Amino acid sequence: MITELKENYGYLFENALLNEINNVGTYKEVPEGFLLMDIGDYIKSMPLLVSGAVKILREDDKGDELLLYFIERGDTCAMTLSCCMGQKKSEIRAVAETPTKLIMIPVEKMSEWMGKYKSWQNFILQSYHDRMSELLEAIDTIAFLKMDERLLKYLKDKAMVNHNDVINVTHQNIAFDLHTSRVVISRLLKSLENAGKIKLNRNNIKILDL
Amino acid sequence: MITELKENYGYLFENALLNEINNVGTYKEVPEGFLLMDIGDYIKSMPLLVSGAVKILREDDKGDELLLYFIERGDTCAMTLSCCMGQKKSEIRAVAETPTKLIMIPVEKMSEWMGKYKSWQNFILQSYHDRMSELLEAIDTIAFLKMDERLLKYLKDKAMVNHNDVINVTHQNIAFDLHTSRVVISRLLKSLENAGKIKLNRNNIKILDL
DNA sequence: GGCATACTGTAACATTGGTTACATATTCTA
DNA sequence: TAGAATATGTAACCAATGTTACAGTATGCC
Repeated sequence: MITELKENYGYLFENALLNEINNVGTYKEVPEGFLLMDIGDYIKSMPLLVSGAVKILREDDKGDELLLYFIERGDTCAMTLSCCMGQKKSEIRAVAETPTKLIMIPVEKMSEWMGKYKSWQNFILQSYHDRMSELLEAIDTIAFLKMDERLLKYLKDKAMVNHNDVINVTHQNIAFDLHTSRVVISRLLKSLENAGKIKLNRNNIKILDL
Repeated sequence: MITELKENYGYLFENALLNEINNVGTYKEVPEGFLLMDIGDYIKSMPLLVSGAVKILREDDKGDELLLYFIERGDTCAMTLSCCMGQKKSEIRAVAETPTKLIMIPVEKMSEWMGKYKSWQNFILQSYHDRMSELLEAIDTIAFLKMDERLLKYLKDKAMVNHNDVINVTHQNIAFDLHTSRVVISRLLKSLENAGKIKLNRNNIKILDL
């Protein structure tokens, strides 16, 4: 584990901290689609992403979803951080977007290291700030963009985290992530295709103007 | 200042920290509508709210606004915290919702106290977490509610932070906060009035079913 | 009092997005 | 390979929201 750790977090953390992480952390590999954390789950450990990408979702009272953002290598889940703040249950769902490697740290360590390592403190504050920025971006997208613009942004974001301009997804999947219906997505995808921005196939979409 | 400070933050901070705040902080009283911070502003000090309420707004690329949430006594502006994280400019606008009293702390102190006072560290982390929760609530509201529900929620929230079931506001003001048009608000307000939930007057609205 | 300004009410219409319904096409599986 | 399951295309319609236009009303100011 120490190799992956140094490669991804070596520039952030001092050696003593890297060693502690190596001792108490557990290395984990999960496949695409793996449910890392669900709404209402009790949080016992916080993840450090080593490779891959994770999508963060919110749910409405009917059980329908909404994609908030993706987190990538070098990130952690700031929502987890709040468990040490009296908040015990997760307010979001985290699903592996690609095959993902992560290091799980027991939550007790988080606050212990806050006092002990300045670099950890900075990392946590930076994470909070990054997640806050991403929530603001999510708000901008939902509040200020029309569905066709949201859709195109979604496709580009997804191509980005997958490092591939062909994304494997059904219209229904997209509809879930954008909290709308499949018919609406099919309609808008078709018009994006007619505008020459994408190429539609069964189970995949190629982004042309990345 | 020490009196207001102890009254509002005495249960959170140890005496040594309260004294430091008293020494370096500046006390400030601002009227309703006062622009405390604008988008793009460089952040030089962070506010601790002593009394009153502040509304936090986001802006789209056409200059139209969207209300994110209110912060009240005992809160700070988590967006400010991020200035120490490399982020120099404010991403939001903060406007006094009521006459407001606050203590301004120079930003350098924030990180200094992070290492020095455990209670400060907890306060900062708690603030981040609270603001994150409020952003999630804002997302729920925007993404999952229809405009009439959003409007009613807005009126109730506003009555809450003003401690008054009569709120002084024009339809145009509401339209700005909810990022929609005055005509839409007038229409929905009228139907809320017909449903017996509110009473409309010029420049004010009385909430009946709080 | 009289004029200007700000606020509210409402009609008519346009656009976006959501719903229902059904046809067709592809893939999977027994 | 037949039939089931899944995915996509599209029409027709509806509901919610946005836009334009204008009338009426209250308020402030000279």
